[in-house]
Amino acid sequence: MKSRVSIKDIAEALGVSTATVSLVLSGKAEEGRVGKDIAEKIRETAKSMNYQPNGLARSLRIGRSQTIGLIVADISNPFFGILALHIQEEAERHGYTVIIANTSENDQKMGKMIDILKSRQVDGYIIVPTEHGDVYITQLLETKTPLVLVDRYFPQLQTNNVIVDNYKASFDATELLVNYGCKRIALFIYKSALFHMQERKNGYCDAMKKAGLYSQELIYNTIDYAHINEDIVNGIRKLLSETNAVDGIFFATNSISILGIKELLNQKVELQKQIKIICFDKSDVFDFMKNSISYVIQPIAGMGRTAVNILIEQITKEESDFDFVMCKLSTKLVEIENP
Amino acid sequence: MKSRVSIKDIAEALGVSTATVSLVLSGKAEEGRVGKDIAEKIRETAKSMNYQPNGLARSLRIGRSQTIGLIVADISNPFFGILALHIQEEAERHGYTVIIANTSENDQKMGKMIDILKSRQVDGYIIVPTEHGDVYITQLLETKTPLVLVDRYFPQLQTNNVIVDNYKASFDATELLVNYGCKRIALFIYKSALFHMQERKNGYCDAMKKAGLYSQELIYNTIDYAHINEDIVNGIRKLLSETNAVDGIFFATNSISILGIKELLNQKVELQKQIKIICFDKSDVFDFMKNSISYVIQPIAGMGRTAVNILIEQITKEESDFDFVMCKLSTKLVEIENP
DNA sequence: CTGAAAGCGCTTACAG
DNA sequence: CTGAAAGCGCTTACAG
Repeated sequence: MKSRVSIKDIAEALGVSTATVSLVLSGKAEEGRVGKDIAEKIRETAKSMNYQPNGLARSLRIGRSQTIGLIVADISNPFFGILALHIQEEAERHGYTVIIANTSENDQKMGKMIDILKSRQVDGYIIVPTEHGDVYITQLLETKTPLVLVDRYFPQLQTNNVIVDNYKASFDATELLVNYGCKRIALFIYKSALFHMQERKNGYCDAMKKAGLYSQELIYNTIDYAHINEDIVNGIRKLLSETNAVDGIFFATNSISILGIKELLNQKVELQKQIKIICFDKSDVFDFMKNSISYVIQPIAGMGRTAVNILIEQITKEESDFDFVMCKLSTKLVEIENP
Repeated sequence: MKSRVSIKDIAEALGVSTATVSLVLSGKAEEGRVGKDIAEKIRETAKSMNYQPNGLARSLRIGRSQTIGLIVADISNPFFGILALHIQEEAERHGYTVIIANTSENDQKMGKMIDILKSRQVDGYIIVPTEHGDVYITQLLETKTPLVLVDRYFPQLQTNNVIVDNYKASFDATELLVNYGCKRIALFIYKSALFHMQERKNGYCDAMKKAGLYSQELIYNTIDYAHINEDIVNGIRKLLSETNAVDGIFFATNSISILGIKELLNQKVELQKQIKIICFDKSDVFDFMKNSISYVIQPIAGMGRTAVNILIEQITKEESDFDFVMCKLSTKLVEIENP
């Protein structure tokens, strides 16, 4: 029940060769390659027979599928949803299709997804890697598979990367709270070896040290993606029970922000009065609170578009040796009106 | 730079035929079809040569791509993001891959996306259709292409549908506000001919009529997806300027809810005191407001899984004649504590 | 200006 | 138990 009619059917109907039909229909029949009248007739017949090209056959023949594999942690997370939307639209502009896969931050699942996409013959990958996903990335690199890492990367690997300046963003964010006069600023961050998380932590630490406010106990870095909710609830409760009261919190990701703020409100904390807040990533949620919230905003659309362009560049490049691109985009600090 | 090694390479390396290799590797070599020792050797060699099957070639040969085309309005909208996640995971469980496409509620784009997916030889479609997308659906139906409509459907078309009982959900939601004692309950809803929107409107209207509260002027149905923000802002302002004050609002979709509530807060309306609110769909946002909000929750995961199962059922069915399935799931009304 | 033919990497009757 | 061969629907040298 598929696109029944093939190039052969058209060729037979018109008494010409499939080569001629193919040439005309793929627009390669310029410069007198095919007679004008016959070309016209082929186009007419294709339309009237409702011809639909079979991309699979074409891909098999030319050795490219015009398909990009996109691997993210969780497509239902707005950050990745927005990223996926822009990647897809940019890919479409270039005639590429995108297959999306989720890892749920699970390393094995990332490996499995790469295999699935490989068997679908994707031309290249855009990947938000999992914590120990570097082994799979290394394997792809060995076979010179075009790929771009987004949002996160592995400093020890030579890859194309599209990221933001996580260190600077965190440093500035922390410093904002310092400037507001906060003395005990806590950090809520995933327990993760991922480099971008380390960078966010380092940015926070350096800003705290610079202000002479650094203290190990202010760092809540035991949050695990698998049970994020309880980890954050427990963290906030512990934080509120400290005798030496915390007066500022930097939430290092959007999911941590949302759950953290939820629990703070649960505990009847007066945000921005009792504890000042700053978050990595914007959330719809911020617009709906009594006291609004400052945040670091990432150029998600730009990240997506850039990743696609770098990838396609590499896919279509003749040489198998190319220079890897490290694209570091800058974030913006959005301040609330009356801190 | 792709999966270089093919079945032929393995066959040559071992001095057997490609048929034998194919049979062994696809697990169809049971019951003495292939000698145990040779089968074992083939598997070993495949592994050591790092053989990766070419799914394109397989699909072309067997006439099925094991791929589902998913068409939604906007993958960055959490409703569709969650839907996509569950569709994908269920598809993966069955060995299917999903290609996602966005329409931005644009009819032409929907047609274009169907064409792109068709050329990728998807085995079937799961579609959240656009307002006038019925023409494209009709075309697919004519060629007996397996498809399932989700979230929305066209009552005049015979299709597989996975939806919720929009009429009942809206009726119940409106009645909740009636029971709270609201006398002038407004409806905010898209200007759309889509049947599910009409159902939501009808549910509201009937509940209002039953309570003797119906009035045409309470219906704000001029919101256009293309400029949703200004339409809602204007609607809320108009509503607040009425001399005969509104004391309840039913927001008929999640995007309308979020923007509507935002503007109400902007205008310093005391939610739940001055105006009681009920929304179609849950949003993270609701947890973060001074006064929480009642809402209608849809079984998104179930909708996604059901759609996949119906579709695969139809794809794999031998006969080309099947009965269309209308799957109507029920919603749940989540009430706030102290209205 | 046009056609015959090979081949992309598989699977599957068919023959032995 | 195994192999030779056709064919899925394209594209692309090659020959005329």
